[in-house]
Amino acid sequence: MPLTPEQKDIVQTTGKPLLVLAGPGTGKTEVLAQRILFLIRNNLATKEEIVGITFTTKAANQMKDRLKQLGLPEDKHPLICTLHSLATKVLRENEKVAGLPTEFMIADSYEASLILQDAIEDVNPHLSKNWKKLFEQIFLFKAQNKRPEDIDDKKMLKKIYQRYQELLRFHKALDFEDLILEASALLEKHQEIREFYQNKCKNLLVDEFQDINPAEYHLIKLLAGEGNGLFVLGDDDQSIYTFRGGTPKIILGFTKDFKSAEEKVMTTCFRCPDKIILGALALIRNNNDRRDKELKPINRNAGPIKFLDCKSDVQEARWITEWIKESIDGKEYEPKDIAILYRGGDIADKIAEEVPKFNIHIIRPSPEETKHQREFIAYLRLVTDRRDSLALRVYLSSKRAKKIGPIAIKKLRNYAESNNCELWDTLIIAQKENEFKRWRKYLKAFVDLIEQLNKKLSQLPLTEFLIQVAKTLGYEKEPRIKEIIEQSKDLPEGSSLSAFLENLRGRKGEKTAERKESAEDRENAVLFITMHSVKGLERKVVFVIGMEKDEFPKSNSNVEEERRLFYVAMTRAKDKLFLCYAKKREGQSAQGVNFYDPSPFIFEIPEEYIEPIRPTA
DNA sequence: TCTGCGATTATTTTT
DNA sequence: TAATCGCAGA
Repeated sequence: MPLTPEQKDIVQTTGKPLLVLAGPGTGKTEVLAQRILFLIRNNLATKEEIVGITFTTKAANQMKDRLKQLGLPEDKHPLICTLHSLATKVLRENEKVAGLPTEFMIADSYEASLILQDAIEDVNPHLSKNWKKLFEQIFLFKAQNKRPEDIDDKKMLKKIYQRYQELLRFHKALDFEDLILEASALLEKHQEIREFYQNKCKNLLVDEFQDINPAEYHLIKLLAGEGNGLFVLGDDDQSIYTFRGGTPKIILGFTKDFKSAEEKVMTTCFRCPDKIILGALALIRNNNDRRDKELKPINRNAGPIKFLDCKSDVQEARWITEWIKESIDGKEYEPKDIAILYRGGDIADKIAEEVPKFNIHIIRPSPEETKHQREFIAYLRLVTDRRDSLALRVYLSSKRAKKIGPIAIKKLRNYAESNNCELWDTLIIAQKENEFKRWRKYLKAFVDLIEQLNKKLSQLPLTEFLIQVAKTLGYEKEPRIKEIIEQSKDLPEGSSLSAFLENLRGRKGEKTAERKESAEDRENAVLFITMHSVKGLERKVVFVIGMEKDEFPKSNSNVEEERRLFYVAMTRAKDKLFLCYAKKREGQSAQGVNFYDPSPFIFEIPEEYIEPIRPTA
């Protein structure tokens, strides 16, 4: 489809900071891709002078795909990645100057939480049961670009934060937020480095700008310099990440920060039928903290939004499954046209059980890594690299580390710090020290085991080796461990263990198909997804389930943000939108059975756009 | 440090 | 419901 005049103007306006406020379905992603193309094709910039920032890795890949479709071969692509990945790149290229450990590791949130617990242990063990709260607080400080020295010392928080940073460095690790903070610090301190990256970011295009947090914004400003090539794109009404420190205030204040900035809007919604857009607009206008924008649907005279009013989740699952089955049998829709959206938790389980019974494929997010999986992977990491202090730290907390508890861990850590050696070396040295007499036997056994596994590694094929390790740990019967071992079979024959681990890391959090079929079959599947991660996607048919009071909006949450989340969910639909409510829900997590009223959001949609369905069966 | 039992508590996500 | 957490006692 050719660009509208409105879009064309946005694509071609260059030479000053540009803010684009664009509602759902107005073609944000398209405009971003087209702008990159425009810059390159008109020689306004080389690919080395353009960087595109997306919110997720998946979105980055989609952007690259779009550029390919538009006829830009991959070798002509500029850098397109997440801000975290850009920050990582900047830091890796300047590890020494930035004062970071060479080949620093990135601690995932589990590893970071262990290190925080160590920090609390060192500063004030009494607080150790509150570690979750402290973790959250430190996270939010980092999201505000605040370092330990920037905070007032209340309740030991400053000391704990300080110690946490020390211990991260001791483990040669940065947490996710450090990536942003350290990159900012590096650019602030070193003019030449700053200029080098500012040159690379001469044209910096940022998608999903409404979800940026202050620390990220700070980094973006450093990279953008004067900002004449800064192009930011978003919709304050779709800001749904305040729990990560994101705030719509940043996008709304952009033109105050960049005085020469121009603001443009995109107002034609190509995605949603009239009644959905009008209903969604009526809803979102109940928010105060927003900028009102026009949003014109391309009128398709589609039917109204459907409000599915069920007696129970069982009835809901049956009705939805039946509807899906019939529409597929009747060739009206394919599985890939349909999405089931939910706020979170296991609310979609019942439907996810029903749908595959009719031989209809589904895609669901893969469940989180379990403790056992983490331990298993920690072993594998240690076998490939004994200096992986993070993996060693994970091991030390595991059940497998017999007789080793918080005291031993603390002693080992303190010993390593005061002798300036690696945690792994400490395990070996400690066997000779009297102080560690109590643990000598167990430490030696562990060191020997890792050495022994390391020898086995070279003798066995990868999958065999993994089975051996699982057996050694007593995990051979664990289904979730088997899953991991299965994945090793997807790799080309003769792949190394480190390649396998790399692959696992990359797959983490990736949405995977439940069943293994041909790739095509897998893709033609009903999508089960949270309202948060559906942002940026669209489907012909959308079911939003869990429309219950106190569940959505969730009690104790920010109602305006929940409303924005609902707005995002509603506006994913290209064709049909079902809002599903069940009076009785038997969530496994809902302490048995619970009775609900419908979500108040339902009543914010004017009656003329919505029509109830009451299943009888 | 370990074991076992009862209490607790379950969102949303970035490499 | 189920996994994890926290506490008490060995």
